Amino acid sequence: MSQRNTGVTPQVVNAHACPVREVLDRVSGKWSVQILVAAAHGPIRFTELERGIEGISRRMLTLTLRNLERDGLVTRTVHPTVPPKVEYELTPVARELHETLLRLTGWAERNRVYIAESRAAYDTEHEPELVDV
Amino acid sequence: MSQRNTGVTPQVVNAHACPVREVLDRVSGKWSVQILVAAAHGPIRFTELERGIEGISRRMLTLTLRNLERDGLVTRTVHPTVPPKVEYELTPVARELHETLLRLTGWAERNRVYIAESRAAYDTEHEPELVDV
DNA sequence: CAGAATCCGCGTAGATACTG
DNA sequence: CAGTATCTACGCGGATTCTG
Repeated sequence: MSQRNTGVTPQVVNAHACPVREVLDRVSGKWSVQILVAAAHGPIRFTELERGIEGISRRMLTLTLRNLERDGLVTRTVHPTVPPKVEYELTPVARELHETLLRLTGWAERNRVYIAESRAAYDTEHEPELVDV
Repeated sequence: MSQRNTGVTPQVVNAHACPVREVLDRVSGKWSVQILVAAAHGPIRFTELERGIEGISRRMLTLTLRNLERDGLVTRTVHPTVPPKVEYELTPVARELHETLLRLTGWAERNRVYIAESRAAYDTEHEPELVDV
């Protein structure tokens, strides 16, 4: 394959069967969701996203935006000015998804403590292997 | 750290700030969601999951189940019989999440065609670099 | 400002073999 | 049946450098 790693996700292979996988493939990736959330308030510029997301690299922002654009979840509008100005905006389809993402976030916040405690408990029970070596 | 790659996800580092990241970290991983969905109908055995999920390796099933158990999303019940019988079941917290996951799935099914077409269109426009080399 | 290109480490996941 | 152990790879993602 001529695939010289363009950064556009391949993983096309087994995306056939399960719709669940498709969503997750679309929404997964370390930054997709945060971008979708950040862009939900309206058109947003590249640099605004970069500074708003905290921890994202320029490269990853670009790549993730490309993939979201490719999937029809964001639009990319270039304003031919000097200096250049590029705005990203959610498509209607992505906006539907955004509502669902808010539910996910809500769930996370409600159960964040529970999960943390579960983890702590599990780790306590399951690492007596560190006795001494 | 003594972390000898037990398979239990580390990535604890930047899970502090954003609740969004936390959820996704919890639910991401190639198989988590499918397992949660598969186990939603009630207690389910290891092998049933293995055959129901299609494409998952025994190793990944084990690791993912461990992590879900660690986060308090599934319970693991061992029946001391011969041959052994182990059943996994969603916790109440995971069941709440399951409802949200159904919304995600719904979104995926409604927009699957749209996304596929968007991809196709994007790929058509953006790979004229394969002209001849 | 908004990227593209390159280099590279690390973790996630697959394949395979062994066990209580 | 329900795992564990080991070895390996490939793709994600970070850091850095260069451009229109």
